[in-house]
Amino acid sequence: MDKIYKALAEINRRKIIFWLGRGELNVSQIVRKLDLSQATISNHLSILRKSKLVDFKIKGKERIYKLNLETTNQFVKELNRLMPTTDTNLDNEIIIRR
Amino acid sequence: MDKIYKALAEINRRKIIFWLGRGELNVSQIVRKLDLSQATISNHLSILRKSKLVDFKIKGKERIYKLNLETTNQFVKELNRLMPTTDTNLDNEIIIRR
DNA sequence: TTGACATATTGACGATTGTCGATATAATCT
DNA sequence: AGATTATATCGACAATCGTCAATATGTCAA
Repeated sequence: MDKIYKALAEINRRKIIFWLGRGELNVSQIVRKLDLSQATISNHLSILRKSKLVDFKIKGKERIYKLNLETTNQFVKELNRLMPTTDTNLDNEIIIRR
Repeated sequence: MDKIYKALAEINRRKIIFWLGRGELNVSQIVRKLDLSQATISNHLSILRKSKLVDFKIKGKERIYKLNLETTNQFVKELNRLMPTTDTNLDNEIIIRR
């Protein structure tokens, strides 16, 4: 979990997470979204990979990155274990089914 | 939000959050829970204060620290905005009202 | 096979971080 | 007032971090 917290501590890595949450992207596309050198993006991706927040699949010469939802799930749970909130239940009140 | 992510990136600050989630503590009590110098704990508390994750009230010469639940609430929401998970919706399905 | 493209790795740099001893501030007690 | 207790701040230091140009690796196309 430490690696995840640390990965999320940097704003550009959070931006990458944000964009990947909206769809898969290869490295060049990520470079174009943020305003950083290719080397820097590659470095951030390496840190995100080690944290297991992201995965990639190879397609020709591209590497297509995507969120690892298993990790984001675990992390959100871990966070709830770490810090109590008041409105977890309030949120649920709003949900109405049938 | 940046300050919150950064505050949570350090393990000893997360330990402080963890303990405060289980009850209010003054600084000396926190020093005893973690194995760090008083100066270091004070520094961590200063960072946690600036992130608004914690608050304190004064009681004589003590400062009694506690979680700021408004901030933890906001942060958990922000995190859900940042990173999709698979089971947020599944959780909600289980909640049935009327 | 040569050249162009996509990405990762390396090495260097300044900036930021975590830690602590020493000192400052402030409240309490005798 | 002076001593004691609780906490914060300062100054220093090594360690880690974010960035990039340069280079390496791997893939595809002509």
